[in-house]
Amino acid sequence: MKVQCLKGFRDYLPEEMLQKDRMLQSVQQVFERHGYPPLMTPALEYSEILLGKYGAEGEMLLYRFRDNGDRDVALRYDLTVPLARVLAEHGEITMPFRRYQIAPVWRAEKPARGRFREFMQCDADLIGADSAAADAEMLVIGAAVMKELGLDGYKLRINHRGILSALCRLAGLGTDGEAAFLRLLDKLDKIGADSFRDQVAELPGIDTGGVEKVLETVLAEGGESRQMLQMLQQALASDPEAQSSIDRLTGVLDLVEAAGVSEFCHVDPSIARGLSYYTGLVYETYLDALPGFGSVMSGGRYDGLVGMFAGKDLPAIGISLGIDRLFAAMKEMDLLEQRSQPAEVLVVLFSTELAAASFEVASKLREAGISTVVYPQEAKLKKQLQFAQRAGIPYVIVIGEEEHRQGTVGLRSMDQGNQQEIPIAEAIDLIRSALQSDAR
RNA sequence: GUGGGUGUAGCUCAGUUGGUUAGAGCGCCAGUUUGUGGUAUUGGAGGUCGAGGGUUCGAGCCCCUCCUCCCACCCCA
Repeated sequence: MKVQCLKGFRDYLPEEMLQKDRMLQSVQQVFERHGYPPLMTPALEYSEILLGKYGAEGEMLLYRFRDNGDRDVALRYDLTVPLARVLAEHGEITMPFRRYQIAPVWRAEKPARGRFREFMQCDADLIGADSAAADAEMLVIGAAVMKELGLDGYKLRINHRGILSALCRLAGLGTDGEAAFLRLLDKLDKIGADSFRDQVAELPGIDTGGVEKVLETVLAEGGESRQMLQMLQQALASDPEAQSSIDRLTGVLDLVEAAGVSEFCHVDPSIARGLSYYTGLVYETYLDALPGFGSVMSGGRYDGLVGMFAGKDLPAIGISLGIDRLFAAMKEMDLLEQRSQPAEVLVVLFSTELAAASFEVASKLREAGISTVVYPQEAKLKKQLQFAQRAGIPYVIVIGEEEHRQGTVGLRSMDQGNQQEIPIAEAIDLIRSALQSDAR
């Protein structure tokens, strides 16, 4: 037997898990600060719930199988479709409805750098409102999450499906050529304009003059959001459907500006998004330092998705953060705090006879809210101190025969290397105030 | 999924044109110090050389298959 975990899956050892947990807590905090309560759904869904939502390519990536009761089931591919199912299944939910969900999803893709087959998504969604305010709220939350994580080198690239459709029409394409055209448009900055022209020319019904207009707009110098919208306005002036999309993006920009996060938001007409259920605003987030890592946070408006279950459409928009990818990115950028233990204090276990004294002191420390471990067996002091040092535990309480007789403890600071013999109550006060000033 | 690379101790890597018992640094364990960490010093454990076949008197090294990880394409969190 070869002992290893599945390709594309990974273990998080305690040190990493501690770091990832801190990130998750930040995300959760931001979501709740914006008024989003949590939701939990099962990992498995009936296959028919998930089928037909992600396009042909997405569907191939489902982990699908028959369970022991011969039900056709699949692991969830994202958190959005299960949310749509919940909304359709529970009629008692009232609108507008907000919720966040932090949970693993599974995609049978080929693993690569920053890409896993099992990964955590952190989603926030707002259902029941089709407005610039709802759209902008997502971007505001996204920016708040990044800020909470200590990241400011990133770009939220935003676009609108209506603009994409209009660009396709401009290029002379109907709905059938749309997917192929958008895929190329999405890759434009990678393949270059010439290659784009060559490949696009093979699409049936393509209008080369229109393609030039598209290129002219998309490749416009400056790239400032308002300017970009003006360019689009001119290029798509004769397309009434495009106008409402442009107006919407303008409204979103106004609100994002008011919220003070416009510096991160950039209108980018080449952002396409693969998932087939998006209908309005779409966005992806790229880290300036690691553009090749792919999008770390993205989402969009999906007004038709809930209707596929409920029978009537419900406007909806959401944002999804890939915490595992972001974790891997932050690790590469060396932005993660290192610490292998949550404990602040190690209480030495001097001898079997004095174990009770150690337990007594440890309980007092914990009651005072200080994370404490007792060394789990008899060992040389040297070894116990070495353990504390390696684990990054900043304080050690020594209780030997001397201390026990005198009713004191030895409080040792691992950083400073000094030790004082004082009563336990005093030690607790000292540790507590030292930890508080560290936290500041 | 396609193409290219890669795989030797827990980690980073040496290993000469195939030739006896496969090495280093770091880490780990233990002693020097039977009440005190980081330094120093001494010793020790740990590898079916990714897996399985083949060529050869002989394979870590050559050939085939599979697997892993990395890079590009594709797609995305």
